[in-house]
Amino acid sequence: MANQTETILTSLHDWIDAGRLNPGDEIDEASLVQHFGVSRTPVREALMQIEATGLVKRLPRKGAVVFKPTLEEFFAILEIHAQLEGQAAGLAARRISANGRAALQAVTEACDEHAARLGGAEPDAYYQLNLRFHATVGEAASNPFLLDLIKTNARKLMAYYRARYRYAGVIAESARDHRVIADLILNGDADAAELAMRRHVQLDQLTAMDLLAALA
Amino acid sequence: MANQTETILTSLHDWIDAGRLNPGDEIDEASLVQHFGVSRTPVREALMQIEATGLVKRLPRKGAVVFKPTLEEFFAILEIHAQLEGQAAGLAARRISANGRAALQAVTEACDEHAARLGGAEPDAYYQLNLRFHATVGEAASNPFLLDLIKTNARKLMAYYRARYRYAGVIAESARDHRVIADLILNGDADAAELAMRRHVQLDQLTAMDLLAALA
DNA sequence: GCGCCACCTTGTGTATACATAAAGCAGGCT
DNA sequence: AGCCTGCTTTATGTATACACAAGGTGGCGC
Repeated sequence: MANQTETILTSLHDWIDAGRLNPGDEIDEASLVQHFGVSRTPVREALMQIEATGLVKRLPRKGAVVFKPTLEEFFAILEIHAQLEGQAAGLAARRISANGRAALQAVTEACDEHAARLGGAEPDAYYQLNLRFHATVGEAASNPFLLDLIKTNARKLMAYYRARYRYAGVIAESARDHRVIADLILNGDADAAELAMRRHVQLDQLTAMDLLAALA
Repeated sequence: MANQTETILTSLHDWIDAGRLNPGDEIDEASLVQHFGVSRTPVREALMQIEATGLVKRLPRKGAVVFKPTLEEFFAILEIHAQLEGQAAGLAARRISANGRAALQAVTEACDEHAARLGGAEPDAYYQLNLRFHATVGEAASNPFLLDLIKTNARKLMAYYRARYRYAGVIAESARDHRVIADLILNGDADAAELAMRRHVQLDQLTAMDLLAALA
């Protein structure tokens, strides 16, 4: 955290991850300047960097807004995201380490447990578990570039995934999926793991439309 | 070219694409300032943006250098790149338009022609054809985000791919691959097209080592 | 003569000031 | 009264100045 630009950048990322910053939200340069007590320069630099990753869009004279995909864009990103997560699962099935196995078991267990004990309650807590599950798989793939790509992509869809867990039965279904995927990875069945993860990430059309409506 | 930052950014991209800027090359802030006749601010902003995409790395007090992957990084990126290009080919097989078909036919033809008439000569010219082939497939996939991701990724490997065409027989092999892939796409065989493209992009280990050695 | 310390130079991050372009508002003209 | 035009305000891009940190070099001391 030597330089302020990075501090601001990671803060913005955190805010997006935490749902404090949602698609369509305006990010005001001036208020960031105030909040961090710095000048415009580092704020601008952070915004440009985050814009370069596609998480933020800067409109001509409207300031920066958190990227809010249109319907087409949403599906386009989802299509890629499913592929990348699928690849990660496939690679994880080949490469997962002993530590990775333990971690995957633990997080899958935690998802099951949440679904069993709390049902559809506390969707935000489950969402955190879900993040951990996907991160664990991503790390097991042993490809830092892939992990990075997945994270960036996930941030573009994050708000929509989060909203999803408010719907009835979704948590139980998610936990079941996770169990299946984890078992395939732990058994080293790369192709099946890839396919299962792809299907898990790729929402059906109805669900996707629900989410877009919820965030409209 | 409203703002200078973008001008500089696209120039840097062009230089990388054209091989004028190669992995490991130092990019001096001061010389860019001189070259474009602007102040440090837009130069810095351009460098930060390009750094955010991973094409440039900024070392503490050494200025910026064009990203030069280690062996591990090289394979990690290649692994992703093959998957993305594969996905693009698969999607193209489903979605290619009439115009896209014509373009794909034309560029595949041009590759064949080059291989038939010039053999292994003029590798740089063939390299341009190769770029056009992959761009045509990428566009046919109708997913602008995927296209963007592929382009960014390709830039990280570009210098190595370019070097590849200096080797004997590689151009002919590449043209043959292109023909096979194009036919699969035009026939709408998505799965086969995806697989063929993935194999086409994913270099065998020996070739990869050759290229890394060539650029060392 | 060799080694250590200090100063200077250079590079990099940050702040601030300035200029330009666009948008909104008001006033005048038709 | 409505529309057009001009002015003002604000935002955004760009330049410049300043401060701090690090590394190199030169001089001085041991």
